[in-house]
Amino acid sequence: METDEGDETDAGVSTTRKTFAILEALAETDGLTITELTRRTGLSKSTVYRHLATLTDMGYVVERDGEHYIGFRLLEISEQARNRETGYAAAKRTVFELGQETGERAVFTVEERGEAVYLHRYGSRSNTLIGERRPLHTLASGKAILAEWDDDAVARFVAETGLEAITDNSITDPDELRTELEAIRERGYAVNDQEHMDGLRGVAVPVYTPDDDLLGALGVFGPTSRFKDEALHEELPTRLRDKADEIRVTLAYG
Amino acid sequence: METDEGDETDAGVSTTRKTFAILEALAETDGLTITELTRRTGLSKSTVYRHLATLTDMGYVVERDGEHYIGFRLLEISEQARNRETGYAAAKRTVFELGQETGERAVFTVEERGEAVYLHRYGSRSNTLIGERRPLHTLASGKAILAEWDDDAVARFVAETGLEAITDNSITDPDELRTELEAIRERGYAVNDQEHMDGLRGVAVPVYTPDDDLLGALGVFGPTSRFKDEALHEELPTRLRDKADEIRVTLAYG
DNA sequence: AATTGATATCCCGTATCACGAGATAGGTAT
DNA sequence: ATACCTATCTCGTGATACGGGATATCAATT
Repeated sequence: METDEGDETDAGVSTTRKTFAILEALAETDGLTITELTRRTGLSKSTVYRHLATLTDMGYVVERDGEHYIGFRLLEISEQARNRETGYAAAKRTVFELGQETGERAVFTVEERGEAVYLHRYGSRSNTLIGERRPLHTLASGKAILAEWDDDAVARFVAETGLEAITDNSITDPDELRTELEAIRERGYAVNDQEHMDGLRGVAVPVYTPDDDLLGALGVFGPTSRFKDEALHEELPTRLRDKADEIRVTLAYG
Repeated sequence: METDEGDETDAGVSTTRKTFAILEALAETDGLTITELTRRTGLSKSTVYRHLATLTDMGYVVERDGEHYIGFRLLEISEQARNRETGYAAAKRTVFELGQETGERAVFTVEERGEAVYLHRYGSRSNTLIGERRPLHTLASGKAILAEWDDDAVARFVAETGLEAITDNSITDPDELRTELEAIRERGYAVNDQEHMDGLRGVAVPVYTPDDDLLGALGVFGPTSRFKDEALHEELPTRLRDKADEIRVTLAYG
């Protein structure tokens, strides 16, 4: 009876869902009032009030002049996730160095639940990127990760998530994805040519632990004008591989 | 009737508290099994099971081989808190530079609910520090923040939180704290002489926004052997003030 | 001053729903 | 074959989270 899929919409603890609905609304727009939160969540006024009171009491929400904000205590929990494997922490410095040295934006990406998650970033004026999720098949780092999977796993990914087109260049055909991943395995690095955003190219390589487990992917991206020819296919891939090796060495010998 | 203090222990939504009890247990020790979680939280097995199912469904917890981990999705929410004010993001790079240039550990600290919270750090082998909370009066950065408050606010802080002694050098006397804060206001920087940990000294300065609001405190710390004489009272304070000004300028002119 | 409108806070009866005990199933070691 | 771990599911019951509405508070408007 494992084929009972269908309505897994709202199983479980509904109160917990309400709590996170409020937290997510606060994350989206900071400094909301209670009535504004009732509007956005669709919950009743008193429900929002009680949940906020609880969250505030626990320190996960702070209130100032009637406006509510996500409290820093949530950082305490989520940072544990980010530092789960020491490798994730080791990648932090590497991303910074990579950004400094190349003058481009750099990221360290991992996969979770079939999506790419940014764990570290350098550059990008955009306010945040950390923790944000993107479709694996539209990023250089995402494709670098997919290339590490076996065919079954990739097929499952395609079946479950699909290949959404974000730009005209996004890969949407499963066969095309397969040949692309094969090419990535061949040359050891992945390239993203405006598959996630027009005018933006990227390069990425997989990062391994000393035990040869996949840790994540290290990548840089920037405007097409600077990402072409030798830079795109020689200089950056080489530099990325060096940095990926550095992480592995750091993990092995502290 | 605002003097009804006393049993504000477990008001509010108890289910939410259970949810976070589980999340906190997972944050403390990664990769716990359900039965292990029941032991640590004191909740019943089926309760833990249902909560975990809900959290996993929402993506806040991930499960691998029967072991449960905090999911990266929580980062998505808490990073919003960290980047609430653009100043917090601006401080990130400054902390890194400060650490590189001085070769010491550097932190950016803010106050929330009467405690010091680390928002950025450089150095420190210790696995994480981000989001962790410390008593204000035992840190250089904490005292730098306290020195910005008026006497009433400080008195309220002392009354509510007390002045716990963490080391022999910790300030425990309210009068001593007052004179210390006055001295900090005079010279513009705060010094911590083994008030938080034996063998550790620190220096910190307040960081202001272009509107002269207090953003947080910027500090460095390290072994007493390197933190003395001119370094402690000339070189580092000057450098810190420069960096704090840089943040302010960045905020004003992008 | 008086009125309006927006907010947060509180109360309470009701129905929901989260709860724990126990039963089942699946796996591993003895 | 037995014992002993796990995770998962079911179910009846009682706690409790729920929303409607009443009240309080404050600011702006008249």
